[in-house]
Amino acid sequence: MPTLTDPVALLRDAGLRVTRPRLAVIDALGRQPHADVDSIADAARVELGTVSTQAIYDVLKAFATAGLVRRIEPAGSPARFELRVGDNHHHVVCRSCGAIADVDCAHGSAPCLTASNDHGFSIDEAEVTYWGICPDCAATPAHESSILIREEPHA
Amino acid sequence: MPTLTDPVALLRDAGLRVTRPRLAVIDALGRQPHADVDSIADAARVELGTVSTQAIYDVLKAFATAGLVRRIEPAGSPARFELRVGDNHHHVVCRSCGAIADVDCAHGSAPCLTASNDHGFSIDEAEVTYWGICPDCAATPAHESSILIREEPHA
DNA sequence: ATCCTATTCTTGAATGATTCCAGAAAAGGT
DNA sequence: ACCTTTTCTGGAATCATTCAAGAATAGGAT
Repeated sequence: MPTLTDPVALLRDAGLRVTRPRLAVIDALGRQPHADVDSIADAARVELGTVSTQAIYDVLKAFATAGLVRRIEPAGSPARFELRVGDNHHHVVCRSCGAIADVDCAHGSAPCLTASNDHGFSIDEAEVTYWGICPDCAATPAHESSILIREEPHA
Repeated sequence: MPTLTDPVALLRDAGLRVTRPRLAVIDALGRQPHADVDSIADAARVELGTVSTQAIYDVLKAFATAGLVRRIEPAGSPARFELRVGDNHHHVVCRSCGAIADVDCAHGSAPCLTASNDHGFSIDEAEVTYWGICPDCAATPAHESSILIREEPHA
């Protein structure tokens, strides 16, 4: 049976046409949250045989515009996408391998939006990115799979 | 202008050689916080006549590694750099023009590092990005059609 | 069900930010 | 000053993303 929400209904409700690439992207995101474009394209190709990378970009852009997906761009990583949307959650990013996990807002929604001094900006979102090392990388003795190197002064 | 710390001493203390491009970059960052590489290069060229863009990249990388500057990468913008370092402050970014302003951590340093569920990650930094519209853009009469244009961030 | 038109997908090339490379120049300790 | 190490230059490469123009397709209307 359909996953969480019926993908077809999801698309129709958003006023988007139902196409195989789009369904494949939804499916890919369902099983791989925080995937980047390449991963999504790979997953889609398993399902569809072939899809152009541009089709994936187009689909993701359409989804993002329609509010179906959220695009996140941790420094040093290509853009990632996720289906969880509109629930004010945040992310932990591994400095070593780039892995991402969800973090619910610990303080509720309001405090997250409170800046000490907004400099006159009208703020509509507070995005929190936690940086650290994921369990896998912490457990790995050698650093063989360190693709992502990001120097940052330790706070 | 009497800079907070003597630039030459700043470099020496960091174990870095004192070169004209480096001093120019420090100067540029001093008067234009959150500048991107292009802006820094432009400012440096005013001072030095000519400098290669790569020299600027190298200088910034050396500074970042030495902990002299912090590199920030708001989604959709090229990397920005700032001299303020090690004081756990955050940023407001204008969705319209990309302007960036500093925001001191309202909760002190500890709560900022607290994630509701760290998924086993060992977290060493919490980076908060507030998104909104800067006063200038808010004041600008209806510019709905204006696409995101790369503009000089107003200091 | 078939046709029509807007929308989407394909291929291929362009762009922008950043990095890599090898040689030339310069900094600074001895 | 000399010499070694480090930095700077100019050019090309790389990666993610976007643009462009034609071909294919979805889905409402006939």
